[in-house]
Amino acid sequence: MSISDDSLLLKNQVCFPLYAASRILIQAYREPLEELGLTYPQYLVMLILWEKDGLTVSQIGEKLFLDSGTLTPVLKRLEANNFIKRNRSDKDERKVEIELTYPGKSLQAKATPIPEKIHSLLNQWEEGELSLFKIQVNKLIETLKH
Amino acid sequence: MSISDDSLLLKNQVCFPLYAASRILIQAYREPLEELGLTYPQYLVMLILWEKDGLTVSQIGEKLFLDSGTLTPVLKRLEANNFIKRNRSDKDERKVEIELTYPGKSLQAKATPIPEKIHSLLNQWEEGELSLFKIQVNKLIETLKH
DNA sequence: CTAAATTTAATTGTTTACAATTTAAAGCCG
DNA sequence: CGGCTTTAAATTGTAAACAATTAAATTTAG
Repeated sequence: MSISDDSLLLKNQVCFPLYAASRILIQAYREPLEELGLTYPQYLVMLILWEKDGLTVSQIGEKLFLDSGTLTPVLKRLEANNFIKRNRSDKDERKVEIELTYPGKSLQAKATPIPEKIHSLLNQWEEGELSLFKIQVNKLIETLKH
Repeated sequence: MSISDDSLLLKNQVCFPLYAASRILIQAYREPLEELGLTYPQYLVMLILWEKDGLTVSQIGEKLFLDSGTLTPVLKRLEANNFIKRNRSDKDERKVEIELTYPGKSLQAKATPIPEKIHSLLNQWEEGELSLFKIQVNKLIETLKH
């Protein structure tokens, strides 16, 4: 290197490994999700709605750190596939409430094996190591999100 | 939840926090990189070339876990901004070699403060904690990349 | 040597991300 | 009440990601 600073080396950064790891892991979801007719971001929206139905676009956005510019098209595709309905709120017409359809609710049962499949890819990891790692990643989000 | 399985909860997953953390951290690069006229993926390509110039598209792709479908447009934009040149190899005309231009090389000096800026966002992290975390993320990539 | 297989980039089409702007509704304040 | 600000979602435009296919050069087998 002409400039003597190792911090510009890819391997010494935090962000690149995170970026690569998240993409590679999302790839692992592709095949099982394809059987449900979902992409990974669509799956995340469904996870949230299975947990609590009827949230607004921005409530979903807060949980996923995504804005309406990203979510609106995702939600429209979920609606086109008949997994959700988008309804303007009666109380506040600025808000759009997202509700699961019957097929959307039914999909949850088909999704239950997925976390186990993904988890099995990490079988060389000790359980404690993995939980610690999750804690660290979540801590990183907390550090950065403001 | 109608189905009793906590593994479908967002907070219990590994992938979502990784995905969120990487996006939030990439956001932090946006402003400093904008001054250099680079996006984050473009910056990654430049980091690689600053380390070793003249690599082919697929050699860069191996390091970034990206294929030509993603890289070709990124490289074309870098070329349009006069940071790199794309040349068909003489020895093997299937290959395209990527070389830094003079402006591309000069950019490295302007990029040196960036890792420190990003690192300063993580000042609540102990140095040892951070290096351990990096090791873990890299280990995750090794676990998954095949 | 030559036809088939492989490799390398590029292309095509779909789906995110995300900044910036727009539109419309709701809240606020004199 | 009536303008002013704020909020919520959608829209617009740009740039990734990535699967699948294509095109061209190289390698391999017979």
